[in-house]
This record gives sequence, C-alpha cells and structure tokens, in this order.
Amino acid sequence: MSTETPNSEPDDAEQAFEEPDLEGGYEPETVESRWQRQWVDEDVYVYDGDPKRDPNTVYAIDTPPPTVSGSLHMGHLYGSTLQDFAARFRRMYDGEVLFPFGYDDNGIASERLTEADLDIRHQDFERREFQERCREVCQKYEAEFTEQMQSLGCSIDWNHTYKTIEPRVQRISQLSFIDLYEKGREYRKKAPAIWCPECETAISQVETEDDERHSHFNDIAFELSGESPPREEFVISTTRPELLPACVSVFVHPDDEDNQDLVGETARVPLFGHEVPIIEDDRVDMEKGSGVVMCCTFGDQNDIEWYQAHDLPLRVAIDETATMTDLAGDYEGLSTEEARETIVEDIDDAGYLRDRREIVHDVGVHERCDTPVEYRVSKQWYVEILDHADEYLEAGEAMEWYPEKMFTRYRHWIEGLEWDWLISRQRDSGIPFPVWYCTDCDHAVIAEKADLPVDPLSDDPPVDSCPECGNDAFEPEEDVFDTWATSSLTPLINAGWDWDAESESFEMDNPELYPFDLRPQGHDIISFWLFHTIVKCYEHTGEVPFDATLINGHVLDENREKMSKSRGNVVDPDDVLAEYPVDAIRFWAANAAVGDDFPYQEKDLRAGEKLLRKLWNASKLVDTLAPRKPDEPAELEAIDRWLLAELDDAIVDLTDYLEEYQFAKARDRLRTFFWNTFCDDYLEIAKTREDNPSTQYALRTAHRTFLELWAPILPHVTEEIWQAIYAGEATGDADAGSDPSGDAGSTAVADLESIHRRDWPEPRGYDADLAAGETATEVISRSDVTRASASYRSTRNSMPSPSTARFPASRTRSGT
RNA sequence: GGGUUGGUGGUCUAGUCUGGUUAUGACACCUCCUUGACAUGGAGGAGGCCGGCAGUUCAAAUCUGCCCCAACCCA
Repeated sequence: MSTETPNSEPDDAEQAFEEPDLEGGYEPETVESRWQRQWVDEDVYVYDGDPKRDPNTVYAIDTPPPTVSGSLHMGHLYGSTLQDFAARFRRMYDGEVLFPFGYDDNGIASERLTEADLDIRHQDFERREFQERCREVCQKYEAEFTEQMQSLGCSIDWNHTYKTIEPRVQRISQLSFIDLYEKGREYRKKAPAIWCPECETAISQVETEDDERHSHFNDIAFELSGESPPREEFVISTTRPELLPACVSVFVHPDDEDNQDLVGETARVPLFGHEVPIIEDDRVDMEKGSGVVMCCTFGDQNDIEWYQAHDLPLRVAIDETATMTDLAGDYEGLSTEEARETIVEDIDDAGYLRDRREIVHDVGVHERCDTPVEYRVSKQWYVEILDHADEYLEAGEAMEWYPEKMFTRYRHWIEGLEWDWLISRQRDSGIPFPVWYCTDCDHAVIAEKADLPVDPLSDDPPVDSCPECGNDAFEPEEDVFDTWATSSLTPLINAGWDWDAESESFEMDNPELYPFDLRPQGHDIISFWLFHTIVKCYEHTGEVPFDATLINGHVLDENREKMSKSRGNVVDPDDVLAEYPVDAIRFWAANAAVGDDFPYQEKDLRAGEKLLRKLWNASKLVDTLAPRKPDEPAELEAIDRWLLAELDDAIVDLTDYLEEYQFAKARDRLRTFFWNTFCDDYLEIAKTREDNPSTQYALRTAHRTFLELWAPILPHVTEEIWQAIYAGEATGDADAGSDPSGDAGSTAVADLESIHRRDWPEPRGYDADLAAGETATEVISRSDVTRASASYRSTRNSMPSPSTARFPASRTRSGT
C-alpha cells in the first residue's frame, strides 16, 4: 500500500475501487465524485420507511420540487445545500431522515419549455400528442438536472423521487380535488378572472407581477346626453382607449366638488355612441387625470369591483386572444394594440381627443411570458380560501419560522388576500379535472375515487344518466389543474396519502412522516407555494403540515447585485463546480445567516479549499503522532483533559446551532476551535508529548470527533479521511473495508460504514473539570508553545527514530 | 404609495432582541519566521467617528423619533 506508485495501472485505474489513504495531498476532484457515486450505489441515504415508527425518531423534510424550466442555478445549489446541512446533521443526531426529491413538471412552465425547445405551438397538436412531447422534453432536462444535483453531493434519497405529472401523483391530485369538493371547499363560477391572452388561460393572482411599460395617457372628451345637461362635455384620461366600446359607466369621487354636477347624468361614449350612467364612488383616484374615470369590462381590478358593486352590465369587447369582438364594430378583428392606435386616431379626427402624453406606468403582466393580463368573465373552478384566512394565519403561527421575521411576510400576504384561489387552467399539459357535466342541466358529475386517475376527455363518467335530471349525455371538463394545485400536495405525496376503500377514509402509507419536520424554501415563494401547501394539507388533514419552515435568501453576485440574464452577471454552478471542490462550495453556503441574501464570493470558496487542506494535513499529522486506537488512560493529564473539555463545549454549542439552523455560527465556531485551538495550539504541544498515552488518547478522541462534527458541512473530505483511518475498526475483521477485486461500483461493498450514518457526538463530561482548564490554558500560552517546540527540535535532531516506525500498524492496516 | 428587512475597517460579516472591557472573525495589506502535517503554513501589526441627525441614560453599534440609501414583498 505505502509503496503504491501514483500512475501505475492507467488502464483500469478508474474502474478499480480506490482504497482511501492519507498519502499525498487531498484530491477532491477524484475523491468527491467517487463518494457521490458510492453513496448512491450503496443506498447510504435511503429512508427506511416504517409506518409504525415513532414519528419523533424520524426527521422528514418536504422539499419543494424544482420546476422543470431549464438548468440548475445558484439558487438551487444554495437551497439544496442548506437542506443537506439539516438532513446530514439530523441523520446523525436523530436517526432516520427522509430527504426526498421531485420534479414539478405538470404546469405551464414545462409546457412553454417544450414549445421553446422543439419550436412548436401547443395549439397545433392534439392534447395527448402534445403531452407526449412535454414528457419527452422534460425527461431530457430532468436527466441533466439529476446529474447536476447528484454532483452536489446532497444526501437525497434517490429511491424516493417523484414527478408531479406521474400517475400516482395525478391520482393524489384528483383525490385532493374530490375531497375538497365533497367538503364544500370548491365551487365553479362564472366570474371575472385574470387572463393571459398569450397563454390563453386564466391565471391566479400570484402569477402576475408588475412591470413598467411605456404608454400614453389619452384625454378623451365625453358629451353629456340627457335633457338639460349642466355642461356640454367632460374629459376622462385613459391608457386604454380600445376599451371605449366596453365602457359601461363613468365614475366621480363623492368629494370631487368640481365634478359633482355630473353625478346622475348620462354620458355618450365617443365614436361608439352608446350611453352610460355617471355614478359616484369613493374608489375613484381624484389625483389621476381629470378625476373622472370610465369603467369598462374590464380594464383593471377596480372595474371588476364596480361591476359587482353597482350591478353593471357586461360589454365584452376583447376576446380570449386579445382580439376585438363584434362589439367593437369597425374595429372587430384587430388586436388590442392595433385597435388602441386606430381608435386614438379616429377620436382625434372626430375632434374628441383633448390631449395625449407619454407616460411610464406599472402594468400587471403574466410572470411566465410578460404579457399584460386582461380580466375576463369565464367559468372557472375556485378553492374557497377567503373564509378560512384566519385559520391559515393560525397555522402559520403554529410553525417555527427560521428566521422568525419571515412570518411577517406570510401574515401580510394572508391579510391582503382578495380572491379565492382559481385552480382551473385552459391548458394542454396538466392534470385533468375528474369532472363531466350534464349536457342538459350542467350538473357536475365527479369521478369515483377508485377510478383515479382519469382523463374525462377519454374516460367515461361513472354514471349512465344524470343524477339530477336523468339526461344521458355528458360533456367532459377540458380544463386542467393549476400547477400549484398539485405542487401544494408534496407532503401528502411524500407520505403516501391515498383513499382507502375499505375504511372509507384517507390514509397514509407512512403516517410517521406527517406532519413534516421541515419545509425549506426561498423567501420569494412564501406567499404562494408555502401558503398553498398549508391550505391544501390543512384542509385535507386538519393538521398544520410542517413543524418548522426554513427560509433561505437569494444568491447575489460579487457586487451584491441580483443575478439576472439581462445584466449578464449570472454565475453558472457548472463553472463553479469545475473549479472548486463541492465541500468548499458548501463551506461558502454555510456562511450566510439563514434568510439573508448574500453574495457569491470566490474568496470564500478559496477559504473553503484551505480548510479542506488543513483538515487533511492535520489528519496526517495525528496519524503519525498516535496509534489509531489508543487505550483510555486511567487519568488524563491536565493539558489533554483541557482539550477534551473544550471539545465538549464545542459539541454542545454546535449541536445547539445546528438544531436552530444557525449554519454560519456552527461553521465559524467549529473552524475557530479546530484551526486555532486544535491545530495551532494543541498539535504543537502534542508533538512534544508523542509517547504520552494521555495525549495519544486525547488526540484520537478529538480527531474522530472533529471528523464527525465537520461531516454535515464537509461530507466528502470527512468521509475520505474516516474511511482511510477509522472505518471498519468496529468489527476488527481483516476484511473490513472492501474487496478491491470486486467488479467496480455495482457490486460495491455491501455495508459501507459511512461516517454519515454515525451517531452525532455527545459531550463526554470533561467540562466539569474547570481547574484543569484554567491551568492548561496558561500552559499553552504562546511563549510556552514556542519554547516547547524549540526544545523538542533540539532533542529530536539527535534522535534517529522516525515516528512512523513506532506505529507500523498505522501504515499497513488497510493493506492487509 | 404602503409594508418588511438591512446599512459595522478596503471587502464580506459577528455583536443589536437582553445598553456597560480594548467592537468579532475571514479575505486583502504590512513586518517577521524553512520549527518533524500544511509557506495554499505560523507569529505579530496597521486599518472602523458602527448610514445621518436628534433624544433617553452615569453609559448607546445596541433603546426611541425623524431623515438618507439599498433590496424584497404588496398596491
């Protein structure tokens, strides 16, 4: 073993299992991928599910599955690394851990990815056929993504993965719909909904965002009709003159003295000629334009409120593709943009345009395609949430928030809710509603739970005739669920929630997992993903689905600026991984206070590399200073007792920090103790006490503990050192380790004694001896260390025996 | 426009809730050191009016008010 030459056997060097040893320097580029492969091959992180397990001995994480819309970015890398810190710590500390992984591939995002990737349009395909294309494209991206994820070395249970489009999940999603329907929490209603004319679907409030757009404010004169009008005309300002044909009324603020005379009069819409009432309402913004405003079907959310409050008629001038309808007369068939320009010209020609000026204003756009949204009346399915808002708030209060301050965001979001949750989407790719409608009375027929998953487009309804009217003809629901309707079920998916026909109730395959211990996610998705998940799970189970939620911040660029493609400051994880060890990246990731945004910093990656090297080199030194398994002396000497007392303190602190997800504090505490106290002070002293059994015992005890304490943060290097020195010793068998002749990975060692499955260190009780600590601290003051080292040096020069000769076992064990 | 969070040596940050040593550490910088793992190491040093203004207090990075700046969330 010790005579192994670096470049022998170039032919199958890759294939053969490389026995870890401490020769030479640490080589992360080969070591890390080797362990990543082996951890997966040997099921080191597989959750050993047992429904009867005491829930308190299981630490279950519910990870939000990434949307399939592209490749891995720094946010994924950072988020999964934080989750992995928690998972690895808990696996050692608590026992079993479920760290699952999934893909959210049933929604608009993956549908648009497919269109872009294949350069096709969903409209040009049959639904089934288009869905096939989606599956193919997603599969390709998912395979790539999985590979990238695995190269991060996260302790994910790769046997426990799911896709939100797979049949099992489709069944859960449809069961969820039926359960909420039976509980009276869902309704189908014809009502105004936010509509994306590009995607041609209704969308929910959370899918819109504001975007600054250039536009024009047009001052348009309206004439008063009526018997004896108080004046001839008034002026309204609008950015959307194409909505004139949809105008249904004009509003004036009750406090607007200048325009009070208009209230109760009737106005004639220019160009289109129809007459509309002038009404007062305090929702008018008096500061904007002339203070007089027109209400249309529908320009914005105010229009909808007025439509409902004043019982106004509907005048639909724009259809689902943002094309003018016949109501627009001559303008029928034009797009809204074309109509806007043409109508302004015609209004000008007719002498009604009083002014036109350029403005920049915020427009609601669909977050997926940046298209300004419209508001359309259509028949949609809703989940009722507004009436339970208080309960959802209480559910949020019942959870632990890390950091605590993030709860405020959740509270504000709930307090600002204005719409029930719209869950139907007029799309091709997605999970279908398990619903048919009677062609006669429109009664909704819901699928039988046993038949799920179903697709009403190809499956028959469970009844032959309508239970309401006896009619025997049905029409399938063509809509599919909103992505969030399914991705809000991940705790139930992970716990194996299903309808049990025998007991006639919902049950879980792994009830010990639910409620989940931790829900990690970025702070940007608190308001919808986390919120929707709480809504769904709470309604289904009556329980808050998570004990705690961990909110991570965003990764910024080196100048603390948000990464964005347009700015060109995006850091690609592949580039970082090519240059730095994963463990060094993890060391960087542990640096931010949880919840804070923090910059990507190469110098922190270099600091991580230095630490790996230090850990490696210190391990080499320890290995030459003490036998691998020294006996515990009856009495420890003061200096050694002091070290172990300090170690106890570090264990206590570290355990507290990691339990509270304070990764940055854990990292700094351990680094300082390891580097400054252990390496700089204690190792120097230990060099002078080589044959001392007390020191040998303390050295080895501390070294093993350091590896265990570092394991959650630096899993690769600690595993490599552990395997090189300590693995296999428990049995004492000669064949501990592996069978080098075995044929590569597939038949690898049956039971790898991974450091990551060891028990988390516990204090050994040395902290009680404070007096020794006091004395010892004085002993290792700088001058003493220097003097001790110097004196050792002078004696050593006349002593021939190399330390390695004294412990031959340390060099040959692995070779036997 | 409303809300939330943050602003600490050149850079990133700890400390702020619970006021009280010389304000923490890392990186960068300067000086010295080839001491049996590590010079990608070690020892030492310089560098901060803790965003601004006012207030409370014997005492303020820390508490209060106002202002400025940045990011995010919601309009």
